[in-house]
Amino acid sequence: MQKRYSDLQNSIQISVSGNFSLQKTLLCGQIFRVFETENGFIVPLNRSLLKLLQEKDKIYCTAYGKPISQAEVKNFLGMNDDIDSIKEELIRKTAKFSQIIQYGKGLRIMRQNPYETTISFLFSIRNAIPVIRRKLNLLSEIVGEGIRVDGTMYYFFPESEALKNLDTQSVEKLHLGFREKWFVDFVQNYDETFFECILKKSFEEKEKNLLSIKGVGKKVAHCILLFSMNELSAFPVDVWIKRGMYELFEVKGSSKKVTEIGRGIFGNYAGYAQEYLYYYLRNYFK
DNA sequence: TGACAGGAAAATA
DNA sequence: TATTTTCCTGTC
Repeated sequence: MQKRYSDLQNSIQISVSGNFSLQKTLLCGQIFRVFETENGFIVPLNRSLLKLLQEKDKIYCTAYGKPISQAEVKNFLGMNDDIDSIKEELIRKTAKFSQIIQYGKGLRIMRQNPYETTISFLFSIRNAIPVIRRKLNLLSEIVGEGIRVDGTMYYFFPESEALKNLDTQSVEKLHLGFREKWFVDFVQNYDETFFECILKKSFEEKEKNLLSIKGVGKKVAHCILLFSMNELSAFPVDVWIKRGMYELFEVKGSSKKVTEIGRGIFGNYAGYAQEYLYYYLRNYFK
């Protein structure tokens, strides 16, 4: 008898040096669908479900569903980035940044699925993180493909094929408001191959292609570029970054403008600067 | 219960 | 081209 994916599981161990934090990486706001349990985080990744746990310098990963390699997990969690030279370069560009980087020690930029990331950040427009999370989970539950782990059902994020066939009633359950027309247009007109096609293009070409999606503006485009398209110089500017760039670096102007200024200041790793700054702004003053 | 949070696109100057 | 207005749900 052929084994079904839902019956499979494989375990991986990864050694990390002191500059990787699973907690910060998963909870800093770059990814929405993360579930905290007593024995680690559950994170859906394509057709797999990862159970992740960090103990000091060891990452323990059990993948349920489609088997996954150590290399895929490392790529997903941004472990291949040369974080020491990235930090060095950012501090060299702006000495003022060293405290902010120190505070976010261990934080990495993940490499998520671009199709899922696009829908996630379409949902994020004028919405708070808990609301976005709930709507993405509801969408995944409605489509209903998932696996039971430790007695709880967890659902994969739907693929384009399933979302193309989503009925109107299900869409309405999401209460997307003015975002609904953008979501519907996206699932009707785009699929995973769109992202595969633009992945090898230049930064400017990728940005241009993303901006042609209805509802995707500069901020959302840069989130997609940074969190799922391997573009570490992307610099998404939301209200937090806009405030922070003004208060800490006296940078003012529209969000679009601040994106360009931020990229100019921080260079190739502006995306890391943005994530460290965002983490600092949202957590340090609590 | 009304003030507030949160980006894109259309409207306006 | 730059600024202002409109769109909608959810929380406190």
